[in-house]
Amino acid sequence: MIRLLIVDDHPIVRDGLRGVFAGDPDFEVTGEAANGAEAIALAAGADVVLMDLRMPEMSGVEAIARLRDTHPAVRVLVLTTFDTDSDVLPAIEAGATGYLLKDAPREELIRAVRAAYRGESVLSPSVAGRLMGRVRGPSPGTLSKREREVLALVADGTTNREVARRLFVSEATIKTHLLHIYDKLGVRDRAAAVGEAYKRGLLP
Amino acid sequence: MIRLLIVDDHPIVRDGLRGVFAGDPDFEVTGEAANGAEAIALAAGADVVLMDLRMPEMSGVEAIARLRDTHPAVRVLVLTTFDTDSDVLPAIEAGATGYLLKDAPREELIRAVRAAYRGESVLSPSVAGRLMGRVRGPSPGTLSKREREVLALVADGTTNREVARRLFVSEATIKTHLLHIYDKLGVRDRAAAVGEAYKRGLLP
DNA sequence: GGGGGCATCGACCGATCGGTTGATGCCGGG
DNA sequence: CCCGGCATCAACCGATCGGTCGATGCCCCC
Repeated sequence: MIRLLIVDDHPIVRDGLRGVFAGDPDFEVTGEAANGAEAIALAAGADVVLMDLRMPEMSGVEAIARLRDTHPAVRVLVLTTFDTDSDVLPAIEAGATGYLLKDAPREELIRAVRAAYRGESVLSPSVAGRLMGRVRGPSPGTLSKREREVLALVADGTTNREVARRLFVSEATIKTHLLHIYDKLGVRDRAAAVGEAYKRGLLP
Repeated sequence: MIRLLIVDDHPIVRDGLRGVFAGDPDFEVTGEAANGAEAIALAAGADVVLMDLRMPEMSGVEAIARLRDTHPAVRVLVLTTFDTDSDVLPAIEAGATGYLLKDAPREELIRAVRAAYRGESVLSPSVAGRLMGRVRGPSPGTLSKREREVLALVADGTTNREVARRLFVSEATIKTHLLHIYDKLGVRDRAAAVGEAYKRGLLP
């Protein structure tokens, strides 16, 4: 018997998930939560948590991180709509056992929960590809931490000079970072870099 | 008896929706579709179509527009996660009878479907606000059509000169548009305008 | 130990952008 | 009928950005 906690801010999605597992006697849905805070409060009685990421009040990523501390035995299976870098990577880092997209068929979801219960890692194909590329030499288009910092500030309208001041480096350094960013994103100016970054989900 | 067609690319959401209406004898779910093309094929036997917007193959907006022609009697109730300008407005223009967000509680959804069946317009509060603001003097932060065109090109890295060439106007005009855009978005340069536009959902 | 990625810095120059001012024409609502 | 918003264009200037060359130090992995 696998005890499940369903965490999603959409009642309809919660209904759908409940329905998927209701028919199977191996599963028992022990609770539902609409955000991260509720999830933590209800995590005690669960083996596996099905966790959405984008929620009001407390995000899924934060909830996962806290669950690592308060309920380390609970496996967290992320189930979300988005497969962008800025969603996937933080969730994995925070300690998710698996990462599925909501367009997964029901059977795959059930298999994934069983696997997560056993502590195995489950990843949607597109998410898996994203992680693979992350391991074997960061693929072209992957920005370094510093580069993301710079780009985020640029997206807010910060001039190079001001970015330099805020990051405690010289303006020349910022320009170098930007040139690298242009290279990686295949663009020619800062505005396009911001646009491309949003398209790729590199910026939240 | 209201005959329903459920259109959503996530099996789990379809399950949830089916579950909401399964208990009520007033409703009959006549079919499910995972994208716009399937929706059109199955629309014949339905009174109300519950339509997601972002789907593979054919988007919800396009499907709504085509349904207007092929099955004008069918009411379309948009049910989606997003309430940004670039989602809401095209859907309304295309001919949706209502627009609900997926975080709506079940009861509200049921009421909305009944209302849509009677031809009444149903809007989520946040969507309603968006439309109100659209009517009573475009609120600060609403870009004109031309301004959106310019900004979209800028977001792709197009220089002012090139934007001017593509839109068949002078470079001076583009600069003026951009200054207006900066004003409306409360920013000071093109990169920030692109970032702000994405944050507000003005760019897809 | 060397190569490669990352981060840092400097200097130079031309191109572009941002800001300003001023102006015209069109259209729709009060 | 006139005002306001939208779209168009022009000229100018200073500030910034983009591109290029070169350079150093660090750290990790092979």
